[in-house]
Amino acid sequence: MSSSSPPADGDPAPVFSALGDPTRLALLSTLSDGQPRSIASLSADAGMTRQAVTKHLRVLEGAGLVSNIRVGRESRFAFAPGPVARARSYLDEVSARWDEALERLRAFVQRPD
Amino acid sequence: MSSSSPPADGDPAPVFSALGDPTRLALLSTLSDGQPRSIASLSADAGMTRQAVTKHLRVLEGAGLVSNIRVGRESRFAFAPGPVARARSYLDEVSARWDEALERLRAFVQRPD
DNA sequence: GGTTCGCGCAACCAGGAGGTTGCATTCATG
DNA sequence: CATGAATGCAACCTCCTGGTTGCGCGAACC
Repeated sequence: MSSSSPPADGDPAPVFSALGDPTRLALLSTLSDGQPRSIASLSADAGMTRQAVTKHLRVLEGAGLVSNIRVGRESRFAFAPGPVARARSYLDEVSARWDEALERLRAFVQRPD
Repeated sequence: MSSSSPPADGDPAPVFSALGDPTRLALLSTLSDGQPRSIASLSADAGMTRQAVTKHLRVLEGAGLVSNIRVGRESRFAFAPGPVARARSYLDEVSARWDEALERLRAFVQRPD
C-alpha cells in the first residue's frame, strides 16, 4: 500500500492537531460545502501565499480530512467526512464519561434514601 | 478582568490545538472521570518529567479545558466540559453542512422525474 | 525545627510549524 | 510552438513547542 494513506486511524490526536489552526479550519469550512476547489481558488480567499496554502492542504490531507485529485493542470481538494466523524465521536466519549461521573456524584451526594 | 480567562471563546482553533497532542489527550481522558488530580499524580502515569506535564496542563488550562485550584501545597486540576461541547458542536456544523451538500447533490443527480 | 514533598520559575536545547522567495515543470490555448 | 496559468520542489528564515535540568520556596509532617 502507499505510504501516505492514514484514512482509518484510531488515534484522534493528529486530526485535532490538523484542526488546530485557523487557516486550516477556514479551508475545511470552505470545502465542507461539497464543492472541490483548486489550490489557486483556495489561495485567493486566504491572506497568504499559494505555497503556504499548499502546505496547509498537505497537512489536512495527511490527517485524511481532505482528498486530492489531479484534473488537468490543477489539483482539486475535496472535503472528506470520515476523520471529522471520528473526532466527533471521540469528544462524545469524553463528554459521556464526564456525564456519567457527574451522575454518580449527584446520586451519591443527594442520597435521600 | 484577568488576562488569563478564555472560557467563553468563540474560536475553536485553540481548543483543537490543545487537543492535538497525545499527552494532553491522555491527561484530559484521565481527568474526564470527574476526579481532580494533582500534578504529581498526573505525572506518575505520564512518561515524562513533572515540568513537562505542568506545561501541558497550562496549555489545557489556557484553552479552558481544565480548571486549576490550589489546595494546600498541591494544585488540583479538574476537567472542564465547556470547550469540549463547543468543539463538538463545531464539528457538528461542519458535518451538517457536508450532509446538506450531499443531499443536494443526490437530489440533483438522480432526478428521475 | 528540620526534612521532605509538591510546586513554580528560569534557562536552555533540538526540532518542527508556518511562511516566504525563487525556479522548474506541466498542461491548456491561441 | 510560444505563452501563460497552476502547480511542485527546494532552500531559507523565524518563532513556537515539547522536553530537559537546576534551583528556590512554601506547606506538611515527624
